[in-house]
Amino acid sequence: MLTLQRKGSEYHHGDLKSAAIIAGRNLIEGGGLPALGIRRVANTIGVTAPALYRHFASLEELLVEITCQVRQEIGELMLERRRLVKVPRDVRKYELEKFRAIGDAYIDYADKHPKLFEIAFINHQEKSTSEYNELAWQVLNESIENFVALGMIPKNKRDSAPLVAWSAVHGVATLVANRAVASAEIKFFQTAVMDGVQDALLKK
Amino acid sequence: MLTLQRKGSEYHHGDLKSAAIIAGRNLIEGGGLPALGIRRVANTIGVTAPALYRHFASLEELLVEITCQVRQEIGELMLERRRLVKVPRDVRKYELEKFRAIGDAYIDYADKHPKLFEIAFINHQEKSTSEYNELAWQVLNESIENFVALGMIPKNKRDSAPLVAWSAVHGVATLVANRAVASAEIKFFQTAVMDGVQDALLKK
DNA sequence: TGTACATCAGTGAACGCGCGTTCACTGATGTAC
DNA sequence: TGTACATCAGTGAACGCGCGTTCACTGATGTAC
Repeated sequence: MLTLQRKGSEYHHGDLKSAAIIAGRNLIEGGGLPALGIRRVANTIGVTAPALYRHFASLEELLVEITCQVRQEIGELMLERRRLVKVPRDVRKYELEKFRAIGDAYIDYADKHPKLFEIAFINHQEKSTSEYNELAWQVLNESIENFVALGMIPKNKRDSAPLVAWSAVHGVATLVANRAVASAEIKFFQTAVMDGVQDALLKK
Repeated sequence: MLTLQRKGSEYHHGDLKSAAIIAGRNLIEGGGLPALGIRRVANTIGVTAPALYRHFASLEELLVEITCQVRQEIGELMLERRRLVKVPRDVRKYELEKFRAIGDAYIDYADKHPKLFEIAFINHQEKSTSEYNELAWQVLNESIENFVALGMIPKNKRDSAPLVAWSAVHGVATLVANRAVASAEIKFFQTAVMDGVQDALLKK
């Protein structure tokens, strides 16, 4: 997890910025966006509120920094899980397993950090579509491209494939994050949807 | 749309409760959940804040009333669209078209009322899974049951079918509501995902 | 039909609170000589 | 190595604000006789 280095000093904190981001994340994990606040973060760290303005221009800026971090983490978790997939003989099977691994990672993140996952997807008046989820979106597209290269996806589905996969997995993830699915059912749900995505995209 | 009847009186409003709910909805549509507030609602209607406490025990109660309304509306829009489907000769085709109609309705609602759609799915410490979206969930399940009755869904997919369909459609809807999809692309996106759901569920 | 009165649905003032942000300040740090 | 001083990163008090909610009240409504 994230750590921060404190210097010995009593007066100077040493790494207030990192500490603030961590505290902010914790507040959000506990009570969602409304729980995030300059004063609350300051109290949590044990520092006065104005001190934070040495490191962030505004509350908004702190929020943006946190959401960027979260988006990055989601992408990185996907990469990590994909790396863990053992290489089987069959190239197609390998590709399939990597695909499932990244989908599962996305959903797992939503399950473990529901509130952070939620705030990662509220728009901050820039960006549209895909780029806004940069890394995760990119990783997904790699998978799709590999399927195409291996001739596993019919031509007429090339364009829609990433959207279909993304929305199905994103759908599960948000439902899981909202706790709309009982935790006992998550695994079954997840498997069912990933199976469904496979059925929808791939040639039989 | 929703209307309210005012009585002639200056002092007594006549239908404050309905007016408050409408005003609350508008505030949310404009600025999301944070824009909802007792004082704001009161100002919008042209009434003092305490007046609202004759009709709602708290802000929370007003919110709950709004979210219930929204969930109901989503379900009703689905029913309405399903009713509009013309009856073709082929029973299976009919069933398919009704299925697409209800999915499209769900997504359309999210597109037209993104903020209301969002707040409909935050949990108010009760309910789990399906029942919490009662009507919409029920309508979806009718479709699936009909597919099963017509032998269009393979046995091994019976249990997972509603979850798969729901999460895919819900995924599109949230992405659309978050404006993560450019409005020009929505139609294509929507069609692609509905095609995907069909591929995933139905026997070829 | 007219009056007395209970009930209902508002008002206006006030409560305490926590918020984001600003300001002039001060203590600590580190660099130049 | 020791001192002078600029720079940096905090403090503490204060700002104005809008919030949800309470309270004692008052104006309007409608019912009983």
